[in-house]
Formats: sequence, C-alpha cells, structure tokens
Amino acid sequence: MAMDRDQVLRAAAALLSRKSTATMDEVARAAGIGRATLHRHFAGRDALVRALEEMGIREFEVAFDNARLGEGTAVEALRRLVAESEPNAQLLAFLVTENQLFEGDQVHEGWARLDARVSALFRRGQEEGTIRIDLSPAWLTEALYGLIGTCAWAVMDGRVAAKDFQYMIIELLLGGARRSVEK
Amino acid sequence: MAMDRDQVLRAAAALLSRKSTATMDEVARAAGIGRATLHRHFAGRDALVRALEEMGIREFEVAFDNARLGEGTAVEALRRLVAESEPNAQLLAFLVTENQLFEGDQVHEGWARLDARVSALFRRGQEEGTIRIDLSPAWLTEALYGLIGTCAWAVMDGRVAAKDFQYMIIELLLGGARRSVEK
DNA sequence: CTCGAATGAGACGTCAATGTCTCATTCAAT
DNA sequence: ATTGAATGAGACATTGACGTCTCATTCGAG
Repeated sequence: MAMDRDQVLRAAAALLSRKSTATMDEVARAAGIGRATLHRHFAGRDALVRALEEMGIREFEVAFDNARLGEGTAVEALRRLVAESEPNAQLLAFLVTENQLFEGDQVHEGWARLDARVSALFRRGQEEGTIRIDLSPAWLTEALYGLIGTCAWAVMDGRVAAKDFQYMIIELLLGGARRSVEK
Repeated sequence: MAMDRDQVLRAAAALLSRKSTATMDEVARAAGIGRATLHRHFAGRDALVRALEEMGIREFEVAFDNARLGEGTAVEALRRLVAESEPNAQLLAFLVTENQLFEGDQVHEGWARLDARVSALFRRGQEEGTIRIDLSPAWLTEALYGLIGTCAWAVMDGRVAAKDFQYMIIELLLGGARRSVEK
C-alpha cells in the first residue's frame, strides 16, 4: 500500500477540500496509509497544510503557464486561465479559506507571485481597453479567486452543474449579470 | 459590565468574523464578560454559533425588507440589497464558511428562505429582461454571497478600500469586468 | 441600607486530537 | 531464502479547549 509523498498529498487535498476539519487519522485513512506513516511524511498537521499550500501554488503556477497569460488578448487569456484552474478549484477554495485563518503574518510568498501574475493580466486588459478601469486589478484578482471557490462549493453542493463551471465563472466575471442590448 | 445577550452576540460576531477559530475564552474577553457568564448565555460553542446564525439570518431578513426587493427594477433592488448588506458583510462571510463545514445535514431553514428571496429577485430580473437568462438564479445567488464575502475579506486585508465596497460588488456583479463599447 | 440575584475569576475534570514510540509484519532487493 | 528498510496498528503521554462548578464580589431593586 505504499504511496509516495505526492500521492498522499493529493489524497489529503481531495479530503480536506471537502472537509477542512478532517482529522490526521481521517487524512491517513483517506490516503490508505497508517497515521504513523503520515507523520513520517509530514511532521504534523501544520506541515501537511504547508505542503498542501506549496503543492497548490505549484499547480497553479503550472496552470498559469499553460494558460499562456501573455498571449492574445487579456480576455482570451482569462478564459484559458479559468479553464486551466478548474481541476484545482476545490484545492484553491480550501487554501483560500485556510489562508484566511492566518494572522496576516507569514503568508506564503508564492501567493504574492500568483497574485502578481493575475493582477498583471487584468492590468494588461485595462491597458488594451478590454477591461474596465474603474475596477482595480487587486479587486478583480480577489473576485476571480472568490468566484472560483464559490463555484467549486456550489458544484460540490449540487447547486451548479459541474459542466457549467467554466461558463458560469467566466461569463459572470467578464460580462456580469446584467443583460445589455448590445454586447 | 453587564451586557445583554444581544450585545454579547454582536461582540462575538465581530471577533469571529475576523478570527473564526477564536476560543470561547477569547469571545468572552472580547465581549468584556467572564467565560462563565458566556456559558450562562449560550450552552456551548455550538449554541453560540447557532445563535450567531440566527442573528445573521434575522439581520439579513431585515436588510432584505429594507431593500424593498419587490420595488422598481430587479437591478435597482439589487443595488439596494448590496447597500443594506454592507453592515453585516463580515458576519455573512463568517457564516458562509461556517456553513461550509456542516455535512450537508442540518442547514438552517432560514438560509433557504433568504436564498429563495434572492433567487426570486434574479428570476424577476430575467423575466423583466434586465438579467441574463444563461446564468441560473441559483448561481447568481451563490455568486452574490461569494462576492460579498470576498470583498469583506479584501477590505479587512486592506486590498480594497472600505468606501468602494458597494461599488466593487455591484459593478462587477451587474456589469462584469469586460469593458463594452456601449453600456 | 439590605438582601438576593448576577457576575467574574479561577479551579477542576473531561475529551478529542496530536505527536511519539514500540513492535510485529510486509515488502523488495539481493 | 535472507536481510534490512518501510509500514500498519496500536499504546501512550501531552496538549488545548471545553463545560461544570464554587465562591467571593458586585450590582441593583426595594
């Protein structure tokens, strides 16, 4: 039943994304390993969450790379970004709320890098003239994370169909809820 | 140093909205009362959270009433709704993530009532022709909650100015991030 | 002022989760 | 087949928060 560290991490991510208060014992069982072995991989719960955070950051850096944020218009890049983020949306939701618990101190620098990339994308759109300038890039970045997390939860709860994930986020984020005569 | 139950609840809401893992002892100190007295008001932590939930639901029902969701266009009503929700945005953020922990079972019926009202508002907008019909009312409802919570956090972290709260939410939710030639 | 109720401080005991440790077993490489 | 490392199961002590209780003090109504 040997699993390498990465497999354990992914199992933990899957469980904790659904039940963020899961016990170390539950995490171990979910990964199909003993609690002792879990502790051999990760010194403690903090270390596990930290490792999850680093995995999440890695995943999203890859997703951002795959989305080729620099190519095409910012709007096109944003669509690709949401599409690439979908597989890790639940993990993002978990990490965002988990980060919310930290006392401001010691937020992982990786988030700052990711924030900067998303923020730069929105700013590029503003310079292109395709993104509104009255909504700050910082807010748009937060809103994007928020919508991804909210939609991930809504899908888990069955309030939104999984197949609509990308559409619901992108359309709301870009176009808004208002129906305009001319789009 | 006597505080009535409602004052204690509000103090607890203020603290727990910022630090959702705060101890019963911290809650008591934040309310300026002893831990024993806190337990005299609320049997335990669960009871406290439950009471907070009920207070939040009451507050939002009042907010919804004040927003007069039935009057004017749905878009106008939505603006009023966000404005009326602002004072309780942090509490909403806390309760939403707290609800996320519950195992689907036993979600307070009050939420269903509130959801229904918001959902009906979006549906009315769709029938009026002012709200897009390709975004489901259920999703728009979730997205509204999500954006309010996200913005509340962003304000707490200083990433969004408090004075922009209503504008950022309403403009993003209604108009979206894309800059259109004709608005 | 008097008396009874409410409060604050703190001392418990309880409990769940954590982290450490041991030991028998399993597995893989040789 | 042998051997050494890794694992799983469980025992154990520790920790932090919880909930209960007591008691001296305070507050307020009369």
